[in-house]
Amino acid sequence: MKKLTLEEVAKLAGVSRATVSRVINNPASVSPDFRSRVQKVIDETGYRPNLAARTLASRRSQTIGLIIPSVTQSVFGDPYFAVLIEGISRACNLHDFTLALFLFHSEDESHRVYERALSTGLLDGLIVAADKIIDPLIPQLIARQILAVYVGRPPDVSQTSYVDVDNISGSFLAVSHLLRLGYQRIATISGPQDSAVGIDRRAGYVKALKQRGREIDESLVVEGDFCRDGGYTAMRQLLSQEPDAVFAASDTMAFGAIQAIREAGLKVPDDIAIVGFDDLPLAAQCDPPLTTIRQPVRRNGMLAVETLIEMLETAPHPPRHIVLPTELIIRSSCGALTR
Amino acid sequence: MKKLTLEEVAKLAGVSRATVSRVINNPASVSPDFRSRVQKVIDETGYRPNLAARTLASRRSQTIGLIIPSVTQSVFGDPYFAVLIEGISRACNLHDFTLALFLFHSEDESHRVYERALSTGLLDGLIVAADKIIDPLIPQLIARQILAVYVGRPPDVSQTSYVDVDNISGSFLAVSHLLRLGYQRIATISGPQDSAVGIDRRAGYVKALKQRGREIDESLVVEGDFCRDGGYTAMRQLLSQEPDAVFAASDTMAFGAIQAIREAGLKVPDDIAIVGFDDLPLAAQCDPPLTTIRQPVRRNGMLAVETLIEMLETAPHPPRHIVLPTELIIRSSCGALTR
DNA sequence: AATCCATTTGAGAGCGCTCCATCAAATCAC
DNA sequence: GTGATTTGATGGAGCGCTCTCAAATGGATT
Repeated sequence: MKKLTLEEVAKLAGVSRATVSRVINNPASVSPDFRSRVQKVIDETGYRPNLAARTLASRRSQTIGLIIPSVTQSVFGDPYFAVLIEGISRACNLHDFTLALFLFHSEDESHRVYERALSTGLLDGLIVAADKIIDPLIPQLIARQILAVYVGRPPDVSQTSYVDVDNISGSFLAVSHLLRLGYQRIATISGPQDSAVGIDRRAGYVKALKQRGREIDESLVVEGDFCRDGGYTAMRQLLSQEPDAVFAASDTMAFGAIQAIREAGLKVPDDIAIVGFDDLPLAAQCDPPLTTIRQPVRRNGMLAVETLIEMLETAPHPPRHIVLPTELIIRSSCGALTR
Repeated sequence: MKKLTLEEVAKLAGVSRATVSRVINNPASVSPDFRSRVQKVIDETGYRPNLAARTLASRRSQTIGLIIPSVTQSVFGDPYFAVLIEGISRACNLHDFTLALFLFHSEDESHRVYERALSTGLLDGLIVAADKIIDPLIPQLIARQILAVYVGRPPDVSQTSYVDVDNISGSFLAVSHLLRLGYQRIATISGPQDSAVGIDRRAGYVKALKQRGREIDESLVVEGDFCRDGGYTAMRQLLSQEPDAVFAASDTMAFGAIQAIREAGLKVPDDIAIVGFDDLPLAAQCDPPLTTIRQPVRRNGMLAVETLIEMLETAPHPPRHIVLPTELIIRSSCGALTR
């Protein structure tokens, strides 16, 4: 079995190469007679077009890249990314796109990975699961005129398309809820302050407290890394401050925090209430079920893909900005059900 | 800024296209004089070769696909896959390969996804994170002569290359450990019995019991799905049988089981001991720290990639089989430290 | 019967790169 | 100085597909 080309198929069907190409790409433009004749040969031979050749000729690869510019440990330390990837993959399938995944495992690797992700010809566009507020990737994307959609808030909003959730409102919601329940010493385990999400979710915390005329007690604000360990460590640090409630900027950190609280012999929510952020699947399953801010992670991923594809099809493309709302999901960990 | 081609670069440098190509692909074969002249132009213009053209001409894309033929929910319900993907991605980076990720979210989708994954031209080979013991993918891979490496034990060992861990020995190790500790009613939450891993890990359980002359009590054997919920549900079912120890075929199921045990007012390991399988990062962090069988998931992923790449470079290729050992990691959940 | 238009098909020119055969220049032995 | 050998650069022929444009076909219109 040697490689079968369009040429061969055309010969076997007694038509031209162009006709076979049309049958594959736009069957409606070929008369039923020719179409079935060609289709028959395709079916019999099991012919499959060579995607590299097609990409070269059409300048469209039907492939998009997903680049997550963080060291992988933190990527998979938080199931958030798994859900995001799932959404992105799903949308790719729906639109018959292939997904290329670019992760890196150390800063050193990042250069080579970027180089591959930014190389021409193979990728129609890029989804960037942004994170750091300063990112060397961005200028390169712009310089090389690569079509990209951010997931999250990019540093330069004016030049970049993105899909994000309203993180400030979300954490505002969470902290307001805790305030409403009467907690006095509300702490927060924030995300890294060099990331947009980290900054925004802390801003929502501050905003909620200020709105009620509370002062910000800096000793109740600890920076985590969105991972379980970070939440655990941060919580241990917070314990000495005796908070009665904690807003964790991610569910994963909330899980770590709960463990730290338990190990200190305290109970959630009786001694310390917890609210998370993300509403990961685990949030509903864990013990106690986690009160959290739901953000549509999967949907966000899908929207990123769809936005990218639309931009692909309708150049020139002004940057598009999509911001989705969040929602407070009340379960047991905040004490609302027991107080 | 229009597209820059090899042709242009050659013109600018005053050399032929072939020379520029050689500077890029095999600098040593070009005299220093020419080389630096060409390199200068490349640097100044920021020229990047078009990968589609390169792929077409060289018949090598430097891209491999990872296909996980399970519905995604279960893919990301168990962090195992996250770790596997991480290993695969890492090896790809190391060898300057790009990774295309094929997931699907329903059986319906699988056809189109398979079609894309098996299409010619864009992928040099495929890594299949096998799972089901019967898989329509396999005959297609063979029919289309696609280079592939399995992760896990494939149905037909003779024709397929694979990288696996010794699951039978692993669970044998786990259950023998529980026996050694003196547990009498040892249950197992197994994986799905239509998957090789599920079957093998149950076989190890049976083997260990038989070796000690124990009868298999079918009521102590419950099938799970490798996910947390499955472990939880299975454990609830097992509780009525009053086991004093449980071997869960994955850490993730062990976590679910622990929750069920707790909710029943029992303690781990005092009332029921637990051993898991995988040694996920969370196994060490959780409460109580989980005794488990460590399998080198990341390394497995990396090996799969490296095996594939080697096969790529040295056709013809007899199928290669790599089976890695597992290791018992003793922590608190089995009671070994407290008994 | 002649003209026009719509619909299809075919021919051919790329897409941007690799690779091989070829050729020119440089090196060496004698 | 000559011929043999080595080294390095070049030109051109693909790789397998898409796409434009012109030609062919077959009514419909006048």
